Amino acid sequence: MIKVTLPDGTIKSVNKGTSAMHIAREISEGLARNVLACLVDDDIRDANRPLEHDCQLTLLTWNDTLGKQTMWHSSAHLMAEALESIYPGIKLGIGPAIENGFYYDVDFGDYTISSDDFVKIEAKMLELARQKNEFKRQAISKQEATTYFQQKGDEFKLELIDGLEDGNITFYTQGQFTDLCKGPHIPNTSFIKSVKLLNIAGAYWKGDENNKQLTRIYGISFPKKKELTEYLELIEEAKKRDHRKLGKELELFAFSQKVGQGLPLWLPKGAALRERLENFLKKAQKLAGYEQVITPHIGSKELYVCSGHYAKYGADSFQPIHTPAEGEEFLLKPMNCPHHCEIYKTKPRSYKDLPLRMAEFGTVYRYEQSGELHGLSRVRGFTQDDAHIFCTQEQLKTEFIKVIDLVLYIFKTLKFDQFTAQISLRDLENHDKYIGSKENWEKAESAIIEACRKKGIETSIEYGEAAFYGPKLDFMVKDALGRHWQLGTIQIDYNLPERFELEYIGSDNKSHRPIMIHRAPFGSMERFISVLIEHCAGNFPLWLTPNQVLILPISEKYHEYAENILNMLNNYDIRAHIDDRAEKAGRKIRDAEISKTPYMLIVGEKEESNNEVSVRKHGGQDLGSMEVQMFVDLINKEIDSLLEKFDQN
RNA sequence: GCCGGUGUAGCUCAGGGGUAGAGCGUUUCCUUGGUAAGGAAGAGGUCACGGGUUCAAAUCCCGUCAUUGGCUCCA
Repeated sequence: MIKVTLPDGTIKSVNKGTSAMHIAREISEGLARNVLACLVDDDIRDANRPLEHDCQLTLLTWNDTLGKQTMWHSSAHLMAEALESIYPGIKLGIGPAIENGFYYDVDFGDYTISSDDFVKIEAKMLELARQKNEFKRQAISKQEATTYFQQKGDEFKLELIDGLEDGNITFYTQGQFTDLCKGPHIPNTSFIKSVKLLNIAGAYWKGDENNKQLTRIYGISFPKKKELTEYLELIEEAKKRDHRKLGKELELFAFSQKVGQGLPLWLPKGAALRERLENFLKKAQKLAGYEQVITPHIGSKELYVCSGHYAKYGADSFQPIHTPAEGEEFLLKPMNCPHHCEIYKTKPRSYKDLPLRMAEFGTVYRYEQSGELHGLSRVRGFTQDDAHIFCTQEQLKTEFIKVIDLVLYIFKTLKFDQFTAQISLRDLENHDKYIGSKENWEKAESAIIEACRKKGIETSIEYGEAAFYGPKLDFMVKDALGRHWQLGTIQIDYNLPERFELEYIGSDNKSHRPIMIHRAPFGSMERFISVLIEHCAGNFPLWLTPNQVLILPISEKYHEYAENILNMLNNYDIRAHIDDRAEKAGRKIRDAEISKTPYMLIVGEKEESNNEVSVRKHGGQDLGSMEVQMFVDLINKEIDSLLEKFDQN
C-alpha cells in the first residue's frame, strides 16, 4: 500500500500501482471524465500511469494550465496522425503545446498545402478523435527508437533521438500513429471534442535560419464545442482592436509606399495624441530631475565606431551617407546614447554633478528586416523616449529604482495592470560575446535583481538575453492578438563610458568612470501607442483622446448657439468640434459613437432657451442637461482623476 | 532576409480571358430633425507596378514592390 496526498490534504491509502485516474474515479465519475493528466509531486504525468510511491497528487483538468497544455500537446499528435493519413510519407519535426493551442512542424515534401486544406484535416482529426484511441506510453531503447525512425525515414526525429540519453526515451502511440515524445498525454483522443486549425507558416527546423524550413500548422482544441465558438468570438473581438485597423479608422497614422516601408506618417490626430503623451512624460521627468537635450538625426560614422555599434551592426544598418568631401561618412542615428555621451564630455564633471539625467525624445532609424515590420509595433524610423543617467556605482541602485517608479507611474496612469518584467542577464556559459569586465557585469546584474526585489516587481530571469554591453530589465505587454511586445526598458551600461572615456572627479579629487543607465519607459512612441490603442480599443483616456467633445446641433437653427458653446470650450482648452451636417440627431450620435468621442453635447431649442447643453457619454449614458460651466468642471474633474501627479516619494 | 497568403473606388470587399461591381464614405439637391443609419441624384478605378502568353489580360504565367500570417532578428 502507498499513501497518496491530495491537494485538500486528504490522504488515500491505495495499492501500489494504482493510477491517478483510478483515484479520480473513486472520488467521482464526473471528475474522472475531466481528468487530463496529473501532477505526481512536481512531476507532470499521464493520468493512467501507475503510482509507485507515497506522493502528493494533483489531478489536472481543463481548468489547469497544465491540463490545457496536455490536451493541446495530445492534439498536436492527433493532427500529426491525421496529416500522415492524408499525406503519407511526410516527415515530422516537433509538435508542442503553446500558450494558446499547439502546432506541428512538418516537411510536406512534394505536397503543397494551404489553409484551404484545413477543413479536411480538421474533419480527419475529429474522426480519429471519436475512435477514442488511448495514448499508450512505451519506454524504448535508443537503438530501437533509431531503428523505428530509420525505417520510417524521418531524419528530424533521428536528429532528436541523437540528442537524447538512452534509457530515457519514450514513444507514445495513439491509433495508427507513434511519436517520439516524453509526454504526458490525455487518456484518450475522445477528450478532444472540437479542433480548429488557425494558420499555416514557415518555420526553421530548430529555429535556426540556416536549417531547412518546415511548414508549421497552428491549431487549437477544446473539450467542448461551445468553448471553440467562444474562442473564435474572442479572436474576432481582438481583430477589432488591432491598432493597424483602428489607426486607419481613427486617422492616427498611415504608411505610404512612396515614403518607404516601416516609416510611419503621423496624421494630425495621431500627432496630437503623441504630443500629449510626450508632454505627460516630460512633466514627470522634470519632477524626477531630468533635463531635456536635443541632438541631430545623423552622426559621423566615427561616433559609432567609437561606441562599438558600427562593428556590431554596421553591415545590417542603413548604410552611411556620403558627402562631396572625400571619405566623409555619416550614419542615420540608430540610437541616441553616443550623442549623449558627447554632451557629457562637453565639460569636466564632478561627483557633485551626478547623477546627471539627460532626456530626449530622439528619433532613430534602424534597418529592421522587411519581414519583421508590423504596423506601428515594429518600424524602421521611430522615436525613443530616451534618457541616459550618468551616475556613480553607489547611486546605481537608487537610480534604477527611481526609473522603475517612473515606469510604474506610466503603467498605472494608462491602466496597464497586466505586464510582465524580464531581467535579461548574460549567457550562463558563453561570456565572450559581451563587452566589459566580469566584475562590472556581476555588480550590474545584482543591482537589477535587488532593485526589482525592493520594488516588489514580479520578474522572470532570462539568461543569454542581455545586450552585448550590459544587463537589462524589460517590461512586456501583450497586444490584442496575444503577441508579446517589449515596452519600457532599463539597461545598465558599463561599456559606453569606457569607450567614450567618460570621467568625473570624485570627492577624493581623483578621476573616476561613471556608470550609464539607458532607459525608455514607453520604449518607443510608436510601439507604445500601438499597444495603447489595442489596450483601450481606441477609447483613449479623456486627457489623451483626439476629440474630447462633439457638439451636435439638432438642426441648422442652433448652429450659432453651438458655435458659442464651442468658443467657451476652446477657452478652457477642451478639444471640441461641431457636427454641422444636415443630418438628424440620431445619425450624428451614431457617427460620434463610432468615432469614439467621449462626450456628445446635444443642443436644440430646449438647451438654447435654458442656456444649457445635454450631455451624452460615449457608450450611451445620458447625463442630462447642464450649464456649460458645469460640463467643463465635469470634464476637468475627470481628467484630474485620471492624471495623478508623479510622486517620487 | 526566409516560407506561405493577399493587392479591384477614400474604406470594407464581391467578381473574373471579351476593356468594371456592391455597401459605406464623399459631392449636390430635398428634408430642419431630440439620444446609434431620412430621401434622391452624381462624381470617383491604367483592377499595385513591369514584362510574357493570347486576336483579346484586371483575369493565365514570370518578375518587382507593398502588405499580411509565421520563422529568424531586434543596439
